[in-house]
Parts: sequence; C-alpha cells; structure tokens
Amino acid sequence: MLSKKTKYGLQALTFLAREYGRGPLLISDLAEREGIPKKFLEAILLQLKNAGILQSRKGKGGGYSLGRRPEEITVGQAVRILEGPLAPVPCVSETAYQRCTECEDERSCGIRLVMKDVRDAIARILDNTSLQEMLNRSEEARREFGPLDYHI
Amino acid sequence: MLSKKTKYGLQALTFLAREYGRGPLLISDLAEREGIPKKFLEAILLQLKNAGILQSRKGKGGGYSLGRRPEEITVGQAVRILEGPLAPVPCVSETAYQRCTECEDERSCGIRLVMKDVRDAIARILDNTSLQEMLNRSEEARREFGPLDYHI
DNA sequence: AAATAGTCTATAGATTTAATAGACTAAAAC
DNA sequence: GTTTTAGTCTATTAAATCTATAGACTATTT
Repeated sequence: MLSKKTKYGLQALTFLAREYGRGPLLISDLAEREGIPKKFLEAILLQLKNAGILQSRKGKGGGYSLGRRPEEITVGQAVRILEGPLAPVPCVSETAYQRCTECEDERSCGIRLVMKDVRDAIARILDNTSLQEMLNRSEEARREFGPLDYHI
Repeated sequence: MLSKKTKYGLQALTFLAREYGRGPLLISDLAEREGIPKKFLEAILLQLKNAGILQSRKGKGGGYSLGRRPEEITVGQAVRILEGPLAPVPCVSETAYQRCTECEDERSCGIRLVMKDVRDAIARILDNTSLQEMLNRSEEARREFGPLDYHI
C-alpha cells in the first residue's frame, strides 16, 4: 500500500501537470485544493524538488512548478522518490539491490523468481506512464462516462 | 516492500511444500532451519492456519503441514493473509475496497486508473503462481545454473 | 525596508512492525 | 490417569516508520 505521502505527492504532481505552463502554484493553494496538510505538503514538494522533478521560486509570484514537461516525468520516478524502491523484496530491486542474507542460492530462490516478475510488471507500468499519459487517461475516462452531475 | 512477517511466511510455506506428504513439521525445526525467531514464526503459522491454508496437530508426532496440496495454494493467498490487500491504493482493491474520500470522480481519477493496472498485474502473477509452481521454477533454475559449489 | 513565499531543523504523537514471555490446552505415550 | 509433547492464546515491549506541526531562516520581489 502506498503511504499518504506518496498519494499526496502524486495528487500534487497531477495538479501541477494539469496547470503546466501557467506559472508557479503556491503550496497553500495546492494544499487547500487537494485537502493536504500544508506543512506535510511542503516537505513532500521539497523532496520532489531536491530529486529534480519540481522547481520552485521564492518571493512574490513564486511557488512550485514541474521541472520538466509532463511527458517527461513518470509515475515511477515519483513513487521511487517518495515511497522507495518498486521491488517487493530488496534482492530484486534494480535501484536498491541488497543481497538476501539467509538465501543460500539467490539464483534459484523461488520466492525471488516470483517477486522479480512482480517487480518487472510494476516497473513496466509505472516507468512507462508519464504524468501527461495519466492526464490523458483521466480525460478519456471523463469523456466515456460523461460529465459528473453534482446533485448534493 | 513486503514485511519480514510475509517473507518468513513464504519461506515457511515453501519449506512445507517441499516436504509435503511426509507428515507434520515442528515449529522449532522450521524456525531453526529458516533462521526465523521461533515465537514470531508461531504467530505467522497460526495466522496461516486460521486462514485455512495450513493445518496442525498438537502433542507428540504433531506439527504443521499444508492444508491443501501445494498446487492448490497460491502465493497471492499467502500474501493477502500476511500482508493485506495486493492493491497499492484501497480504491482499486478487489478484496478490501474503500472509496477515496477526497476523490470527486473515482471513475476518471488518473492515479486510480494507473494503480488499477498495477494491482491487476500483481494479482495476475501472484494469484496464478502456486507453491508447487514456485518450487518448479526453483528446480528449473537450479538445473540451469548447475549445483552450488560450496567453498567455505 | 516590507511583504511574500519557499527552506530548514526539530519535535511529537500515532501507528505498525518485530520480537519475547509465560500461562494454557489438546493429544499422545506410558 | 499422569507425564510429555507441541501447538494456542494473551500480554507486553522495543524499535521503526508514518503523519503532522511549530517556528526560525533565507531568498526574492515590490
């Protein structure tokens, strides 16, 4: 299960992707619009910035914006930054490999072989889905199901 | 990342699958052979038993064994019991669905659409891999790489 | 200089994970 | 039927991680 941190991060990235090209957004606005605790979001955005996928400006007219085009940022990148490796076990991780201490022969460990498949499947999806593609799929679904009727 | 609990559980299940048909195994033996804290393993095996995939006998000659044939127990079942739902977010879980509170239209949420793909990919692998298949793959790999040469 | 808005450090509360201790119960053996 | 064996149940604890908040600090614009 993804942590709240990662979910908040993905929400914020989606928002920033949708607004891409219209100048920076304030943390406070993002926090309010997405219902995320402001201070928590601050830390999340900073982490994404330090990892290179966001940029920021201080002072009036400042705020956060994507560091690259929405086509060039993948969900996989964001998840790895906020959640850690995609792999279910460290011995199949590409980005944070760690040998299994108790496993006498890694190459023939059944658990590892299965979890390697899982890792690859997750990576295939998340590393090939950009923020832009996520927006496109969302739009497509909206067209398919028709606009929401707000009846509250 | 899988918890130690789940990893220990999968190790124990693998061991029990390999020994299937030769009578019950003692917790203590399993714990020692796999390097798992005995009391921790106790709780794990009990949980797997209560969920129906292990059986046990008390007293002399007792111990734990698989509740069904190794072909009939999937890795997905074990992971769900010990780790919880496979889905990265509750709103795409088949076994523990929970609506997303903040999401105004679930059907067109981009994050959800992507995470649904991830869940399906994970489930496709884990629900179609039995303990027996895991053993088979392990054996296959052992044949491919040749036997280990122990040089310690 | 004043106002704006991100940055950094520290901390605290809650939850989860990992592990341990010890009393209890069922089954077999004698 | 008592002793031994081996799983079951309850409680507790230490450590780690997650979530959130406070406040001082720095950079930028007006």
